Amino acid sequence: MTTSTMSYTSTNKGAAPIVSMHWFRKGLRLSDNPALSQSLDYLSSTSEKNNLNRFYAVYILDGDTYQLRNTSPLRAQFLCDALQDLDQNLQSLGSRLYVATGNPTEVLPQLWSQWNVTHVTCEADETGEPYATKRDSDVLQLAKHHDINFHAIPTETLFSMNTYMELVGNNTQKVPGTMSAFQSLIGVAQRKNSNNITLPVETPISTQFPKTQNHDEYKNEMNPPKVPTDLPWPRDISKDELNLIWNKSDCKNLTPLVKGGETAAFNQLTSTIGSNPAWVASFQKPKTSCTSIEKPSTTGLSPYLSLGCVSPRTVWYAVSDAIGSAPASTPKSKPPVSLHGQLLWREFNNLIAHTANRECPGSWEQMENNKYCREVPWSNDPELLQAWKEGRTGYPWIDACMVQLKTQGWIHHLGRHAVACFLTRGDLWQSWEEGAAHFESQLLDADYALNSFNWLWLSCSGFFYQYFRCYGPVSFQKKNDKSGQYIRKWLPQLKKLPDKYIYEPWKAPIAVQKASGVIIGKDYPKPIVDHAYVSKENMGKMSLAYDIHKEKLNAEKKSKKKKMISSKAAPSRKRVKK
DNA sequence: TTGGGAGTTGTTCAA
DNA sequence: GTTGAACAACTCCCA
Repeated sequence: MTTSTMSYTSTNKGAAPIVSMHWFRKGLRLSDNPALSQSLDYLSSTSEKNNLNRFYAVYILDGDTYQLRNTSPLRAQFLCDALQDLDQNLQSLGSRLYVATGNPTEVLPQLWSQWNVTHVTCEADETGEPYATKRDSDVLQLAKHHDINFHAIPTETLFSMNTYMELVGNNTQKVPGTMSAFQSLIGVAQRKNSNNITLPVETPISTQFPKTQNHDEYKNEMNPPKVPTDLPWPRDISKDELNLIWNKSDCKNLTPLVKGGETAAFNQLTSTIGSNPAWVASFQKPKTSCTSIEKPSTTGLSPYLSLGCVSPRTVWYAVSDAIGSAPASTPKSKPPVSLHGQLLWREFNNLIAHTANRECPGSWEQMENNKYCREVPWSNDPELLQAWKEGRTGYPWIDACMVQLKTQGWIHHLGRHAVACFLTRGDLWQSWEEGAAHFESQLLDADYALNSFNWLWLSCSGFFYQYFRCYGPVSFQKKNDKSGQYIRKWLPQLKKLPDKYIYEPWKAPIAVQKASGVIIGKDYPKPIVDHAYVSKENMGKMSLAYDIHKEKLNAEKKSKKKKMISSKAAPSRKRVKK
């Protein structure tokens, strides 16, 4: 679905008053929100200010969206914090956030009728995520049926997917498949756009909201149509409503990396990017540390970008400003490793997801029929998978990462590499689809486009193919954190082990185990696989899978050639027939 | 068409 | 502690 088709203009031109609704889905922010600004612009577009004009900001809790379908309690809480913050920020401008629950195709028409809505805006979902695509197409049809202006605007990437597709002549075969090729493409996009990424739009101010609108009018209604009146958030949501098991007590012993919301996002932006220009200017992602214990060595902005609590353009320009104010002597890093580079990766991943789903709807999250994914005969061992999820592999570095994931909803990028490689091609030989589903449920920064991309990369199913480069579950982190401080934090049962054994506790003599208060095989598991053995075996399997892939490609090429030859020959046969 | 170069983030061992 | 080569050799892009 292209964005140009995601709008409908009402046939009723003389309608007054204007009742404008902004439907928040992602993009949970007031700043740099072109769709929200558009919604407010409708109100001021009438020739004279109409006292009957109304504005409604709505979020629909829908258990089938990517944001909620598979969420951990931590991630659900992050979303609720973001909604609460959004409501508070709207209230400070004289408005409020209405939160409904249910399927938008049922909820929206009810609200449109109840409020006499004339205009609807939302951010466009451009990844082609199946549920969002179907939902938006259904809602568009409903808007047409109700003769309501509907406008979905791309707001969550630096450039819209349409912009990129136009640059490659709308030919999916020409979409760059590597980051360097993508960087060339974005160079073209920037040149076409006067060498710049569009500046963030201004945050709405209170005078843009209807002054006479009374938002309390629905609070005391006996039977409001699925609009909860018990804001502020968070509130308990019944399991039936959301089809997810979420109890606030589930979050009790968990300590999320960051708190949700636009306000928190800007605090994070200021405290990282805004406060250390030299660090920003010289940032190199692969050189950031995955051993830090107190706070991340990176910006910690990814959860906010994934829900749209801050816009990528806002981050882009904050980085630009910081680089501009860095001392001239600071060595400047460049994409793909720089902070701008990180935003470009995000952009690239969105374009790839968009392309995969264009070629085969819904293929982006799976191995089958995914344009970018090689077929690898992964095995299916629920016990190995479960041990990985629960941090019971017997490799402390891997298990510590998995415990941090569950506790904080976040791990450093290189930790993600280590556990993803371990689950797939490195050690356990389990499908990346399973790993991606688990990451989706646990990560505060779970993102539809980025999650699959990274799993394809790490499992050597796509984009990265050097399968003989394999992360060791011991060696990789040992060189960064010799004394295993990171492990001691997340696996306290191992914290008394001597440095010598912290990465390989099964090698500790029983006397050392007893002295350290941990018996391997009882208090902490023995390794579930022998890395040295399985990693070599798996490389052989990858090599075989690649050979089969090559054969398949050759066969496809041959049949394509044959078809071309026969189609060229066809007209002459016709002539013969005549 | 083809060959060389590049690819955000491997490991191990020797010098 | 640091650096570089060997390991065995991937694919994609572009000139």
